[in-house]
Amino acid sequence: MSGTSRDLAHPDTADLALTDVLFALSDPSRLAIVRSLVEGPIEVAACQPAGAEIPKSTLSHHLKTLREAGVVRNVPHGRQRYVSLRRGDLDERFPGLLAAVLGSVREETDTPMREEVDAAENG
Amino acid sequence: MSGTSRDLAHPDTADLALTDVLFALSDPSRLAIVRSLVEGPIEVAACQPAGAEIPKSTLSHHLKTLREAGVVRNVPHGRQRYVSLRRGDLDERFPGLLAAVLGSVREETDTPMREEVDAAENG
DNA sequence: CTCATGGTTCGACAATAGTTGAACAGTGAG
DNA sequence: CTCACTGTTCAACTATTGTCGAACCATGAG
Repeated sequence: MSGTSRDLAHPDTADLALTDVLFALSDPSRLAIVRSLVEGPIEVAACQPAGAEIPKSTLSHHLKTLREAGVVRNVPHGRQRYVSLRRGDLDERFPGLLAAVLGSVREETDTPMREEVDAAENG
Repeated sequence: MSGTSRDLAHPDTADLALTDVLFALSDPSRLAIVRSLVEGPIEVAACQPAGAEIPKSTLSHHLKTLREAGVVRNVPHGRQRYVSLRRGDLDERFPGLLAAVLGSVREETDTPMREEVDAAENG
């Protein structure tokens, strides 16, 4: 019944540490992964940045860092795995943090242009 | 002329990188420093955590990391130096980020105990 | 079962970051 | 000027991270 070894450990929402979360998000590769996750859960393989294939082990390592910090959830899905953003948990523990980080990401990629920010409110 | 070597380099607001800021804030010592700065500019010596004196060089190093990430400003003030939070600049570049981080800090320090949170509102 | 697939874990190495004492530099006081 | 005081920079060392190949594991297909 219970868990096979395929279930990975995830920290409880109450145990999330701000510094761990910030650290997990402070790496460009990992921040890119998180950005990919905004649109919804995806398989591990789909976390790879377009046009730059990194080794499976490296990707898995980054995913582990994000998972242990409580930023993402990694669950078995058939032969693959689904990686998802723990948005609700993060928002509960650190209100506004994820929104600020995700909102700022586009300014990092694109460039400023204040007017564009307004359009982002849509949803 | 004006600028002597006493002026340290600070990144321009437009050049602030999200990952650098997150990294700078991901260290407990540095996050503590930032918390001290919320109430206003203080001298370098006052950045030290109460009850735990760290070497001058170590403190200076952390301040450098924060400064180069654009989180704090470090300006000469007589024989000392004033360290201040670049709140406006950070807010302009990464809206809501600092507020989220600072707001979350107290949950990091205090401990859970849901009931206590309510009591905190009291004056 | 056997095989191919999707990912994690292990182990080794390179790179980056944290810690700290000592040297150095600018400033105010006498 | 000389001295005491604040804080930065330098250099060396340690510890933590990032990277990646190879081994390993669970699952689904045939």
